[in-house]
Amino acid sequence: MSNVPKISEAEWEIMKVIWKQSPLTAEQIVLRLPAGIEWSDQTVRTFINRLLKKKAIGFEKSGRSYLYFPLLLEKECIRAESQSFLKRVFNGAADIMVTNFLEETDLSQQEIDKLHKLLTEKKERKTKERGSDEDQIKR
Amino acid sequence: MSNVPKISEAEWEIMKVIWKQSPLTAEQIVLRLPAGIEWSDQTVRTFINRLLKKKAIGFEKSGRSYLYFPLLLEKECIRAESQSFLKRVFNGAADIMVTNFLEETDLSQQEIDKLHKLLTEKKERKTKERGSDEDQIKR
DNA sequence: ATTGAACTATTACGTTTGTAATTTTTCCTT
DNA sequence: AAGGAAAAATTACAAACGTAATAGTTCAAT
Repeated sequence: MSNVPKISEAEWEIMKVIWKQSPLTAEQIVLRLPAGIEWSDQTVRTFINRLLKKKAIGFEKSGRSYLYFPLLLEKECIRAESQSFLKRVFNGAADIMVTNFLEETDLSQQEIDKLHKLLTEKKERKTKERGSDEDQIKR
Repeated sequence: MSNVPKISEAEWEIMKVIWKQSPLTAEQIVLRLPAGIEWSDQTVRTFINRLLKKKAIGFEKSGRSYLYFPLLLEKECIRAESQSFLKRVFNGAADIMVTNFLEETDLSQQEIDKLHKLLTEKKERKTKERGSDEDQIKR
């Protein structure tokens, strides 16, 4: 399951706008693109059309224009993209990937704390759920 | 700095082989590709040539064939690819990305422990280094 | 009913990528 | 020296992508 089509880099920008809020007209999408992105209207409309073709978004008519909305969940797309990245770069090893990120990225005190707490919880949950069918490997 | 050229998905497979061990002949590269990848020799050689053109790898002659070796550090490529992924999917927010991964991925007890420890250390280091020029934000 | 602005749809075009086939070069063997 | 196998270099070609321009359609105002 989870038949997520390939979303290109440019298309991701459109999707992010639509996920944040929808439905939106093409014009509104153009306006909400982050500063720094300088695409012509036509370019944006091309990306919108490709996303329609991929069934990543849908639309409903409203006056002379269309209102676009997502057909894919952000979660699913993030998952797909993450898996692809993980596989390509880290051969699928999530722990190595996270380790690498933690080592390479300068996180703030608060961010570190939050992640630390999250892991503490995950640790406990895991310890609890480890009933009898799982032995741990030493070292 | 760090002018890392764009490495495509297929090219990444070649690079990973070469990073693991080098120098290698084209034939050896073909042999070392992970099972599951079924590319013809010619296809692999095409990718090798593209990597040469991108200056991602170099070669030295050896008899009738070439021995290829990396010109880019794995670290740098991983960093570039990670940044690109981070920006595209998470707008650059590394903490959200890591959080997401921790929530979505089922890590083993050991992996969790290791990450937890890593964060504990990072926490301490940060606490120590926070001398006077940094105030923390409450909440 | 007509027209024009605003939208959408279609077409364009160069580059990158996946996937090879074909051509050329080169050394090793006879 | 010649010939052939193997390697490299060049060429091929369709799909995806980035980036638009142009053509077609439609509602809204005259």
